[in-house]
Amino acid sequence: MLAIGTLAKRTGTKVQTIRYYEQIGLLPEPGRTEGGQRRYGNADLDRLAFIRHARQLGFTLEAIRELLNLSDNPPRSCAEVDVIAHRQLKEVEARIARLEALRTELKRMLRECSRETISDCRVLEVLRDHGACLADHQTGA
Amino acid sequence: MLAIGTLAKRTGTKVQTIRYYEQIGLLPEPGRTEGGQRRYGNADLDRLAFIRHARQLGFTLEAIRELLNLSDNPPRSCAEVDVIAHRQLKEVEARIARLEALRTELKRMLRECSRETISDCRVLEVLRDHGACLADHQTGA
DNA sequence: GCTTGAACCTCTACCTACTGTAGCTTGTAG
DNA sequence: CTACAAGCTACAGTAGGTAGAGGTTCAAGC
Repeated sequence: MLAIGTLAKRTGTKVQTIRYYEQIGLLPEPGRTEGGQRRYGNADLDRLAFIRHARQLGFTLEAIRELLNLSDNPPRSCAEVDVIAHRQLKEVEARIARLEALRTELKRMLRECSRETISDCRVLEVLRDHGACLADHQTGA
Repeated sequence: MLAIGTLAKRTGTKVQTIRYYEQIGLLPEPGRTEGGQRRYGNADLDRLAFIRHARQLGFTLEAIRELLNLSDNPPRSCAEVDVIAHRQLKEVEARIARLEALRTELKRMLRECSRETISDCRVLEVLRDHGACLADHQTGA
C-alpha cells in the first residue's frame, strides 16, 4: 500500500492535487490507516496515471471524467470515446491556429521596434493602434 | 462622455470586465454622474483598447500593467518594452510546441482506434498506457 | 521502548481573468 | 411622467489547482 507522497512522486503529481482529485470525485476515496492517512493500491496508481496523461494531452477534467465513466461502464461503443478525442483534437488545432497568428503579429511588432527612445517604440504603438479592432466592433463585423 | 455600456460595445469588452479592470487598477477611476454612474472619455477608450489588444496577443494582465507603466512614465528605454514583448513571444512559441506534440499524439491515438467495442478501444488504451510517464518519474529522468 | 522529524491530516484562502446573479437605483425616450 | 433599459454594489462561482496554518501520525534510528 502506498502513501499519498509515494503516489505523488510516482505519477509526478502534487500531493494537494491528488486530494483535490479525490474531492471532485475523479479518484475514489482510498482506504485509511488507523491514524487516518490515505493508502493507495495499484488501481489508484493506474487511474491517476491515466488522469495525468490525459491532462498532459490537454483534456479538461470534465472530458477525463467522461472517459473514466466510459471505461468504468464498458458496455458502450468506442464511437463515444472517438467523439471525445476528436472534439479534443479540434480544440487543440484551433488553439494552435490562434497562437500562430499571435506569434506572427508579435514577431512583426518586434521587427518594427526601432530600439530608440520610448516615444518611437513601435511595440507600444502597435498595441495602441487599435483602429482595426474598434472598426470590428463598431461595424459589427 | 460615454456610459460604461457604450465603452463596452466599442471595445468588445463585457461591462463587468471594465469594472474589474478598474478594481485591479488597470483603468483609472472614471468620473461619475450625480447619480453615481461612470462616464468615460477618449483617453479611457484608448487605454481599454490597448489592454484588450494586448490581451488578444496573450499578454497577462501583469505584463500589460508593466507596459502601461512604461508608457505612463515615458523617460525610459524602448529596450524594456522589447524585453516584455520578447518574453511573450517565447511563451507563445513554447505553447505552440507543446500543442503540436499533443496534436501528433491525439492523431496517432485516433488513427489506431479500432472503432469496435470499447474493450478494443485504442484511445483508452493509449491513455491508460502510462509506462513511459511512470518511468520518467521513477528514474528521475 | 522512545524520540524525532518527515510526512501526513483538515481547513481555509489564494491564484488568473473574468463571468454571473440578486436586489436596487438612475437615466432617458416617448 | 412613466416605463424600462442600463447602471450600481456586493458577492459567488468558474477551472485547475497551489500555499499555508496548525495539528497528528508513522517509521527509522538509537
